[in-house]
Amino acid sequence: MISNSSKYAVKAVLYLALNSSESHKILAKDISSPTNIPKAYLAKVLQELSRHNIVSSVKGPGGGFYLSEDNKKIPIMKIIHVIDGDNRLTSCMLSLQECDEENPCPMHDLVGNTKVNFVKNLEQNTVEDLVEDIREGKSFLPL
Amino acid sequence: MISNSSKYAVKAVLYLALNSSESHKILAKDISSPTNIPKAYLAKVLQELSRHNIVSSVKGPGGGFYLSEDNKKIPIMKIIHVIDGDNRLTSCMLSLQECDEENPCPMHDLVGNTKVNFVKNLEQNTVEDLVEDIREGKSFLPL
DNA sequence: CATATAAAGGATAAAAATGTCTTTTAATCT
DNA sequence: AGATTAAAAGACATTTTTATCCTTTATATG
Ligand code: FES
Ligand code: FES
Repeated sequence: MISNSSKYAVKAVLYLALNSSESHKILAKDISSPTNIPKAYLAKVLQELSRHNIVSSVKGPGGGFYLSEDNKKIPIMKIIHVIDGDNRLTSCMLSLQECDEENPCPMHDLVGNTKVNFVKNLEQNTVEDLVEDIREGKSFLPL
Repeated sequence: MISNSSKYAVKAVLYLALNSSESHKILAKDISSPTNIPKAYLAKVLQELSRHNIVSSVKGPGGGFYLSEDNKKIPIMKIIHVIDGDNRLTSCMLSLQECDEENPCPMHDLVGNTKVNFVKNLEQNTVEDLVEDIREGKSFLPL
């Protein structure tokens, strides 16, 4: 569905959204521990996210990672897109060139519009939206 | 979502369902060509499917692979299960131990019931069912 | 300016998935 | 029985994903 790296990315971004601010930056290693993501690997993922302006970072003493207000408005889809590329989620289950209603493969109807809905949800929901759910106790960020 | 190997497996099984019978077996290489699956790799996949009685096979001259009537009644889920194991599809998007409504991770609701529905469809639809769709022109087996 | 801090970047390693090749086993046919 | 056919099995190669380590660059502070 989505790669391990994308899972790491989403978890890290949500952790930052919940626990950091521009005035309270967090070190890579301090995200690694509570989220159970290998430190060095997470650093790479954060690097990539930072390069694409999905998370904010500052080097040096007092530095670290955080989410700007703009960062929090980013749709979850963009995180996955940056890490996994753009056709991992939308591609056909049986590797047809295009996955659409006009030329469905035999498995297309088994997935139904579910895949399309999922992608739509990923595009419409921002980091902020998911954080709100967590704050309201509707969902839980796994450790 | 599902592995490449599973895609190969489903494609090969459907190809067999459409083109083979106990009296007309098909060689691995003759499935490989029309389905664009690497010959040697497909042989391995078929081997595994045969070991789990998902496809039937006979060695020697006049031998090959085919689907028995029983084979055709197998749910698609079983094919994926044999190749990918049982928790690739049902596992949590953020690697929580359990994926359920009681303790949803922040992404759980974005997937919604789509994943559950998909798995249900995979369990309820047999090889035969998908073949019927193809025969009726409702779907197309990709080459 | 010197030093410490922390991310960025590059190089490498380990594991898993994918793909290929060769040998063995079972079945058929002469 | 001997030869041929085709899957089963095992060994090996490549690629991708995941993970670790080391060096460099940027920033802050004394
Ligand atoms: S066409 Fe294959 S999943 Fe849509
Ligand atoms: S709990 Fe994470 S996807 Fe269901």
